[in-house]
Amino acid sequence: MTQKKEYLSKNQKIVLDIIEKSAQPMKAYSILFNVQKKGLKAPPQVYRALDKLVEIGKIHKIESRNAFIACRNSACTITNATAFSICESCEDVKEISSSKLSKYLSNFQDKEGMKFNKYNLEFFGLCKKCK
Amino acid sequence: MTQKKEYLSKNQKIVLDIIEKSAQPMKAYSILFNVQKKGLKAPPQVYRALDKLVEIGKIHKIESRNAFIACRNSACTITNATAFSICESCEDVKEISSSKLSKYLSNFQDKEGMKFNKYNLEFFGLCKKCK
DNA sequence: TATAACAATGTTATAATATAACAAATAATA
DNA sequence: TATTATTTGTTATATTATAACATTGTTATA
Repeated sequence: MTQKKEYLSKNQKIVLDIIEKSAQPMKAYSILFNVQKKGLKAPPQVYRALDKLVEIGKIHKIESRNAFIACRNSACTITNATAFSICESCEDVKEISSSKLSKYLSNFQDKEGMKFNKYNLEFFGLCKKCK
Repeated sequence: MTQKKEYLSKNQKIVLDIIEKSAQPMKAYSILFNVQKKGLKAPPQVYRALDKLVEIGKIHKIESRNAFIACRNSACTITNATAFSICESCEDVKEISSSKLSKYLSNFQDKEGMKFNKYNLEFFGLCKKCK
């Protein structure tokens, strides 16, 4: 099921490596700059890798920041159910892995009784350091 | 507290009117195209109005779609705590107003005990029609 | 009513983010 | 091997968003 790193293509590995080495989300053009020494020259090469890595859950996109972060939560690799806390001052981003929260959201029903197993939640506030 | 429509500036009113008339989220350049007959000619005029309208809660940005939707939920006008359901097929977007959900999320604590009163949640799935 | 302070506007240019399209190379499978 | 699908490389361009600055309008109050 879960695609392992070994099965990634060359460019996908290069892009994932860069993102995994970063503690914080990386922007696409920053990734591009960083992988140019590895031979990736043009945006589509990076965006294609990003698309695939998001699809298989190895990374997530922080939508409000247009940035990409490595997934360190094996549980969400397949589900595409993600939650993050974002510090509005220092832009520190942490993935939240709370089975309680994910259960609550997966079971949430809207007014028409619809459920959603796919979601993205971004919390905003000030982190410990910035408070 | 809640800023009323009367107190909006000319451009802010024009942009809000367009968005309120649309059942679905509108993209910035689509708004720009629509307000050109009203004299707004350049992106900054639209983006400035959008920024302000988001700030005061009259509209929300659907981050995953880079689009803007009018707020029909007076409760979130100030809080900036938002939730949406998005149909991945027809792109229909609905704002979710569930006091249960908002209470749950406002009270949620991460591993360090942090709370967040500001958040954005986007649920993805297929709407009734598309299922 | 002057005038200061601030908010909003108009304008040009450009930055930042992302995709279309197509040819060539590589890998997987029958 | 022949076929199919995936990945890559490449150029060009589309889409989303902001910087910078001069001007105008609004508000508050001295």
